[in-house]
Parts: sequence; structure tokens; C-alpha cells
Amino acid sequence: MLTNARLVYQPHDQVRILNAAISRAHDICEAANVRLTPTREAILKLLWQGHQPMGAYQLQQQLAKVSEKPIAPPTIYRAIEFLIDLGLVHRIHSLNAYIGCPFPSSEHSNIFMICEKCNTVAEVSDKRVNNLLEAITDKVGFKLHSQTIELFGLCPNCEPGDSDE
Amino acid sequence: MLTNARLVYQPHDQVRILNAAISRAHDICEAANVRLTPTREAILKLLWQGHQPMGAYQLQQQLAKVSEKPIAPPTIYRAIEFLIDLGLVHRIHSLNAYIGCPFPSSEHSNIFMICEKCNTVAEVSDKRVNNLLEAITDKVGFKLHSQTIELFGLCPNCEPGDSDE
DNA sequence: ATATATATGTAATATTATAACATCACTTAC
DNA sequence: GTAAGTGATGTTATAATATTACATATATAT
Ligand SMILES: [Zn+2]
Ligand SMILES: [Zn+2]
Ligand SMILES: [Zn+2]
Ligand SMILES: [Zn+2]
Repeated sequence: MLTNARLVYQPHDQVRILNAAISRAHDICEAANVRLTPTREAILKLLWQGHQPMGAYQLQQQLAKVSEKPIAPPTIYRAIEFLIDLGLVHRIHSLNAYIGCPFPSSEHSNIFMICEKCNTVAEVSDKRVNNLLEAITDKVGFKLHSQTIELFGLCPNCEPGDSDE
Repeated sequence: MLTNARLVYQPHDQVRILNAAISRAHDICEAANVRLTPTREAILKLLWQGHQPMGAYQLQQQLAKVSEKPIAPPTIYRAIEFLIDLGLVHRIHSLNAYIGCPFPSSEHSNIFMICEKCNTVAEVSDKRVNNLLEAITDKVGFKLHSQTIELFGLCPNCEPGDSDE
């Protein structure tokens, strides 16, 4: 089981995490022989800023604060598509929003834990889930290609019961 | 494991299925002491017409063919919300579309098998999936409330390999 | 019959996403 | 170094999905 949950739910060095993610992204782009342009990198950074997913127009607003020229929707969406295709970013369909992937270029379950209170999203990957879904779909003759699993609930920080004790 | 896959993927008496679904809906509404108004029923019927999900504006167009007065988006969305709240209809987030639930008012996994070729959607419910996701989220302290699982691939009728033999 | 709650009508608008075509910028070939 | 070619972004307009706010109508209860 692979997850960034601990990281998301506990205090951590956000700058270090972000730098690591960007560095990894550069490697992945280099390997794929594609370019991580300034706009693309800026958007990826925003999607790693916090652990809340951001919508396209929210990204646009944030970019406006940094850049001089306002960036129009098509550019935003193109950059998002680029990042998603590379596996660096995921789309959270139920929120029409996007978030950085904590473990790109590895096996995936695409399981997202969405906190209904603070909106943080943590990701999990677990082979057992993939195996089970594979078995279930096999049984009815459905050939499974990909999946997205969106879980709604409360993160440890928002759960009244409480977290560490 | 509960599924309407066989039904969806094989020829069947569509009229009988639809009537059964509507009849069941009437029961559920009566039990909940809410009204299945003509508009709501018409929309539910459309969402049971085939096994393809329909978008809000697609529903609007279809309703226009039946009804005399065109029905505006708010009414459509209200009816959809009503049906979803009752568990009679699901939203397929990745498609911005809606589909009738084959087994309302029972335990749910909300697993949708979406055919990338013919767009049919079949639903599955499997306690093991819920248990596994519960276990996974428990481990990281996330309190799971609800979920939606969207699977993409090819239904038996669209898979080149083939179905029955 | 009146009051109350529920459902729908209506008009305007918000939000999310894409199409079509022009321009710019980087890479490669010569 | 320049030209050609590819990839990325700019620009304008618009499509597609969804909601707000307020008015009216319909059903239910007293
Ligand atoms: Zn991921
Ligand atoms: Zn939270
Ligand atoms: Zn269902
Ligand atoms: Zn199919």
C-alpha cells in the first residue's frame, strides 16, 4: 500500500515536498522527451502548493498573481492535459479539480480520499483493490482499462473522535 | 456480488425492466412520503430507457419531444437531485451524466463499469470492495462516508476477444 | 376555504471546458 | 546563420454544464 496520507494529514516541510515533486517532474519530462515549460511548471507547482485540489479557473487566478500577462483558459487546460497525460497530475472528477500525484510513474489505484470538511485530498494505491476490481469485472466480461476511485469522508484532522491518541 | 451486468450486456425485455424500475420507484417514494411527480417520473424513465447515462441537457431535449412545454434546466436539475437523494439515480462524474440505479435502497458500492466504446454503464456492488476500502482508509485515519468508483474499459459486446464462447 | 409546504416556471447568470485560427519559440537541417 | 518544421502559447469566441433568485402554481393539511 502506497499513500501520501501521513504527509498530507500531518505537519511537514511543504517547500521540500514541492521541490522534490518539481525535480521529479523534470526528470520524468526529460525521460519522455517533452518540455516542462514555465507555464506547465507554474501550474504543477500550484497543484502541489497545498493538498487541496484546484480548479482550472482557480489556477488561472493564482497564475495572474505571479505572471504579468493573464493566461487564458485554453492554455490552462492544455497544461493540465499535458500534466495528466504524463501522470504528474490527476483529475478529481467529482470536484472538477486537479491535484498533483504523489507517486507518478508507478503502478496506480487512483484512490482519492476527499475530506468533506477541509477539502484536502490524499491518494492511496493498493494492489489488492486493483486485483479485486479486476476479478469483479472479469467475472462479467468487462475488460478493465483504467479506474478512478473517489472516497468522501473526514480526514483525521477533521474527524471529531481525533487523530493521534 | 450484486450486478445488472448480465442484463445490460445481453438482449432483454427493456419494457418490462423499465416498468419494474418505475414501479419500484413509486414504492420507494411512497415509503419516503415524497412525490414522484410527472416530470420526475419522466426523467427517471429516460434514465432507464437504455443503459447509457444521459446528461441534463440531453434529458431536456428528450423531454421536449414528449412534453408540450419545454422544461428549463433548473427543473431538470431539481428532478435529478431528487432522484439521486432517493437513491434512484446515480451521477457518473466522469461523464457529467446520470443513470438509473438497478438496485436502489440496498447496500451500495457505487461501482460503474463504463464502456469506452458503446458508452453503456453497468453497476456492481460488492461487499469486499467496501470492506477493503474501509480497511485502507481506517489505516490512515480517514473516516469513510461514501464513495464512487468509475471503471473504464470495454464491455463484453465491444471487446474484440468476444463474449459467450 | 385557508394556510402551509412543496414543486415548478422564468430569466438571468455562473462555472467549466473547447474550437478555430494566429502567432510565437524552440529545434533541426542545411 | 537561416529556413523549415514542430511544438507551445495567444486570442477570440463560444459550447456545455450548472446554479441563483424570485415568481407562480400545485398539492396537502387544518
Ligand atoms: Zn497518483
Ligand atoms: Zn479534513
Ligand atoms: Zn446503484
Ligand atoms: Zn461496449
